[in-house]
Amino acid sequence: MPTAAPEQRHNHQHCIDEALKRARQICAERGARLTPIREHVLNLIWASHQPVGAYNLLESLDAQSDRRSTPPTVYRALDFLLEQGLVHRIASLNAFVGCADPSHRHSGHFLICKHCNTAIELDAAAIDDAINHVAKERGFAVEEQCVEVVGSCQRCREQGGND
Amino acid sequence: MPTAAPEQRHNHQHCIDEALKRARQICAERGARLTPIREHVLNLIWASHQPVGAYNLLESLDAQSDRRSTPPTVYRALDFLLEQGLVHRIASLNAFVGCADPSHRHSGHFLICKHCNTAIELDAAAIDDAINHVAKERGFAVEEQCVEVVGSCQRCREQGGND
DNA sequence: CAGGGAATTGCAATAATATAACATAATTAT
DNA sequence: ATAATTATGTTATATTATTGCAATTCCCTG
Repeated sequence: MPTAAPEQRHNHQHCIDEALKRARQICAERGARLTPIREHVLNLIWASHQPVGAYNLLESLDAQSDRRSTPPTVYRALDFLLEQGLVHRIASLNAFVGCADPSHRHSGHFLICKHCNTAIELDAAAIDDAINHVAKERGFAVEEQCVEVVGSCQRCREQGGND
Repeated sequence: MPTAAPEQRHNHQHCIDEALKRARQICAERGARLTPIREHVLNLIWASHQPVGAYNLLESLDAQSDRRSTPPTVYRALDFLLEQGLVHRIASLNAFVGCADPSHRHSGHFLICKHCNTAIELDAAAIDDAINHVAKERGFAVEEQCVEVVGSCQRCREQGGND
């Protein structure tokens, strides 16, 4: 997986730059239009590795722009970014986070720390395999997976004592 | 797992009866109060194997009772049932479904058919293991898992042609 | 069985998340 | 250039969930 592990200290500006660069490239390849609004929202989402709610994005957008934005603005941008696989939705949080590897389409698997709220995207074939295997036994054809694991990340446990 | 596979034809009244019986027994053992409202909501949830939204439950409750119910009534009953592990919440659907095996606490893993909306609860150690293994590698302490797999169940695929 | 404390329910209001519908503007293709 | 498509603006509203407080019921203990 190309991204630095977010639970570690890291140069986050690098994450942002890379994410934006990849997004532009992918959209160019696909003939998808990464408009200023969409890019702005993507940028805001990549402000951290913590999933952000739509109305949070809306606030930021409002603060950073002269025009007043409304919910559809944000949700449409999010729809686009989701379609292009540039962000994932975290269903259990009603929030959105940047995709660690948008080069190929996939459902996101996440470890979500309840202390620092960081969402670590996994690229774990083992989980995928286990799910597909069980599904196959049941004759179930998998289309999308939603795997969201809540707990405590290493850093928070080391810092905050046991939990 | 004690329950019949919901994707098969089955005597659903049996599911309901068993679920209610188990719920009463579990609550009795724990000294938890399965009040009429709570039992009614549990009953409504078990009306099918399809996850039901809170406001749907509210409507049914209203229809079947002389008192007029309000959202807190339903949400409080749901909170209780969730705490007791008698129902699961399906985050990706904002809906609730009966727990197939409330005798021990667990996060639910579901296969959700997008045609018939049936949610099949899995008891797949393999998925659990895969998640815990990956989490351990990252030093992540798992507390809750949310695994919701969307696709097509066997019955629907057999009936509705390929999909 | 009376009284105090805790848990449950009733009720009104509102918060938080998301979408619908339709008008206007910008972009792309012909 | 013009038509068709796509994207955005705008208003309103739908859907899901919570807060706060009052009234009631239940349960424990004396």
